[in-house]
Amino acid sequence: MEDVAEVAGVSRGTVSRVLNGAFHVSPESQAAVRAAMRETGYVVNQSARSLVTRRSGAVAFVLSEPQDRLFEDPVFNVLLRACTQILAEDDSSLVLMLASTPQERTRVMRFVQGGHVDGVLLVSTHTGDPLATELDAAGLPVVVCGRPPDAGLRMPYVAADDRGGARLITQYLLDQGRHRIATVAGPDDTAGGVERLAGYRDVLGARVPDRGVVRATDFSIAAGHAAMAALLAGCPDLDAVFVASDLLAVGALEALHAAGRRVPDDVLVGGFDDSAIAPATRPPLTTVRQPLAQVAAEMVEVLRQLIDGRPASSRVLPTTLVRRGSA
Amino acid sequence: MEDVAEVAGVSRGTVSRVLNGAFHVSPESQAAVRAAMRETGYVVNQSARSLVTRRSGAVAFVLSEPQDRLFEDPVFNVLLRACTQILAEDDSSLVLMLASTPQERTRVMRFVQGGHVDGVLLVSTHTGDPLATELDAAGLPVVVCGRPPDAGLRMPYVAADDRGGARLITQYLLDQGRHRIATVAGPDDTAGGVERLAGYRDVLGARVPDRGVVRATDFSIAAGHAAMAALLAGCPDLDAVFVASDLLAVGALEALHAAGRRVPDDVLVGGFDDSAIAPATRPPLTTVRQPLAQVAAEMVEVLRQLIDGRPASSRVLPTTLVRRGSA
DNA sequence: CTGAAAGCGCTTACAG
DNA sequence: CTGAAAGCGCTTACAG
Repeated sequence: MEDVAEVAGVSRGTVSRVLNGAFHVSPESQAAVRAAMRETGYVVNQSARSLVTRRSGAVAFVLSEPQDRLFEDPVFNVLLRACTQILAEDDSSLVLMLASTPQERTRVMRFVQGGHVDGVLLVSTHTGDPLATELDAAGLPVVVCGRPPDAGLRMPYVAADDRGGARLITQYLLDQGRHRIATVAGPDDTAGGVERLAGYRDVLGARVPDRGVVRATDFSIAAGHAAMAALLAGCPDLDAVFVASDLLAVGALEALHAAGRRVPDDVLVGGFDDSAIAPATRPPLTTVRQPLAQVAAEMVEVLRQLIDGRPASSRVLPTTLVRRGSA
Repeated sequence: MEDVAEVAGVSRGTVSRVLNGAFHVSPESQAAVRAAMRETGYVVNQSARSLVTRRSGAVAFVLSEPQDRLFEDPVFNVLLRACTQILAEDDSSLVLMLASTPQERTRVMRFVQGGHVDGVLLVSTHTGDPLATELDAAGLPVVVCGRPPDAGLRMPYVAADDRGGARLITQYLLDQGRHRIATVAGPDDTAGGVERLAGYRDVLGARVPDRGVVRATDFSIAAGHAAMAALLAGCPDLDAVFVASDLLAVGALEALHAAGRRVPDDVLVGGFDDSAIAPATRPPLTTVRQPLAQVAAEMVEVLRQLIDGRPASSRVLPTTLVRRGSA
């Protein structure tokens, strides 16, 4: 910066001003500084800048998940990619952190409190997540993806309308003339598990078949397979299933195939997410679309508001039905 | 730090010394400083530290990919997760960056040269990647995942033995008594495309069936479907296929099913990667396992050597055959 | 072993 | 509009 100032024939203060919006700088000085920056190949030293501004220009993307199975979920990946991209447009960067163990959690807290990042994008799907509580208690800028794992947390969230989406697809199955509509629900300590099951019940009410609800142990293919097998055992005359995620649905389709049930002829199958595998299952999966790119964009926007000390509130984004071959 | 020094009754210099290894510090001072740190809840300011040490304690994980389809590939995710975890153990962090467009590439270069990170873990699968060239020319600490996209680059790489793995599975298909073994190869501007096809040819030589090689346009499910369909059209009497990636194999299985070919009875199918979907395909996929956790660990190790100015060389890790139902 | 001091590269009131 | 100067929080030779 010293060099740039010298080449441009101005003071370091002026160079700094050009760097930071160029207010109160004459056009001539500006031009001179910009030319000098090009000539010298100047790059700001972010550490020095952060030291005085107390802003890092970075955001942590924290995956708080006991099983880091979530990493295999396309939904998570789409979200991660979208956040990285959107942040980059604002010239800020994304630091990826895992927080499955107590040690990792401690590390995240120290990292965030140490000012390495200006805020946190938290992907925390389970209730009782200690990290969410700690972060909230510390009063740091945090926005959660999905409905907050616990009521009572102050931090805002951005979520797709899980419940509404579940209603949409359950109603659709009903409209196809099916009467024994079962469901493979997600774990009951997750927003996806609770909300989507609630939407299913909203529509079916007393028409939920006996033994027509089975909970998967997590959102994996294997869990979907096991849950579907249990459903077939307890409720053999089902003619449709709403499965709470696409990955679970992949497993459910396997189980149905193994049991000799044809999809969609014998059983209609509806998923949730509209992830990358949905069009590639056999048959292609009818599912509910989560607007993930938009979720990512709004998470970043809300976090920015928090960081700037502006008021910020939670947002719920609409989901839509995507028809394919399975229902 | 000022406070810690005061509480401990020592100078800031001494506090700094215990922070950095505690050499030349008496046990008493050390104890006092540690107690004071706990009491005051001290957290180092990384910016201030970086400003003087010129080390950021962070590493960039850069995904240099024209189509960012790679994000949907489980292989990439496993690698990303593993790198994050390993880096965290050393208390350094991972900054995720995308570099598909020229603007993004410029941003990565500025970021790295601006000292935001100490080095780069580069996932660059295509030849002619301008970022790899730029990074290499800048002489920055970089290690590439997979064989380097271009010969002539100086930076070291860590790769699974693609060619050896392809040999392994092709030989296996041969050992099952099949004689018309075709292949869905990856794009010819990727290491996976070139090396795996070479391994296949190593084993088959003149026994490669006529029209028995079709290249997929990329490593996606859809491309696998299309390539397999083309293969069936050109080489209808094939009785086995080596497909260059699991994701491609998912598409290939679809195409075979659509064409009424039974797997494994009519056609044996072998994949590559042993990713999360491999056990969940119908039938479960016999494939080649890449030791991704190890790849990640060695990438980080090599990068560390580079950062510390120690000599570092490339590494190729062995692959193994995983038998399941498809072959 | 330890303190005093310089310096890392920036930003930002404060004068002018 | 612009310069001089203080200060951000640390590390590291340099003396002692």
